Amino acid sequence: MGERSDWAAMRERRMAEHGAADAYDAARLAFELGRAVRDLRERRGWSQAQLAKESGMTQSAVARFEAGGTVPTLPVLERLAAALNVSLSVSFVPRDAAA
Amino acid sequence: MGERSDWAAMRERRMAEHGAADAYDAARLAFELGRAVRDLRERRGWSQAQLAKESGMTQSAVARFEAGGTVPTLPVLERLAAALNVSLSVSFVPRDAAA
DNA sequence: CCAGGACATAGCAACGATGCTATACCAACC
DNA sequence: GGTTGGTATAGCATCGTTGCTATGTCCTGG
Repeated sequence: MGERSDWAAMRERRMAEHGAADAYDAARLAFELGRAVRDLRERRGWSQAQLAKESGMTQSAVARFEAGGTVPTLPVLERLAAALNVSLSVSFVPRDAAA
Repeated sequence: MGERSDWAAMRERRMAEHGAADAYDAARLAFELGRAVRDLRERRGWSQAQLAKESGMTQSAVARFEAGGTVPTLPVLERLAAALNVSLSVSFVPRDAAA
């Protein structure tokens, strides 16, 4: 081996030095956003298929997202927000403030 | 043609039906987030290289991001937030509220 | 029991962001 | 002029999300 190169090693180093907290946080964010969307969707009495159509996705993509199966990208969040008629807010806030 | 298949066509259709607003919004978000990070960074008197090191990226990645050259992913935003000692807030807000 | 709707999963193609190195540009300073 | 530090750009490999179709599950209603 050795041809699998230093990629793995470099990732390891980053993980070690900066912690895996970011990956964890992203996963948690994904989960919470998924729940939020599911809430908004159900509050409207929409099915995944309907939301999918409104936001230009497929039912399977919505399901995957709501389950927190992937960390969503901003464009997707924008589309979902637009479909649900809410605004997407992304911002940095001082360390202790809530939202 | 025809072998370039329906991919392009499908994208076109989505664009037409749901508008290109999402892409535009994402780009704007990217731009604003870039500016926000640059502000926070300069406020601390850090160089791009320093921020890069703290957040486990390279100087070039930071530059690209600050320039709004790409729409950042949530994991990256989390890392930057952690490095800058702020919290990342991502949420859906009712259509008229500000933040 | 069977049909229908809603949600979950699998598997694959393609896109786009990231990570990286290297280099160019541009100042300030010696 | 030359050097140093900070920032921008280029080009490429790799990863992860998305888009899609198809299928599986479960539940409800006939």
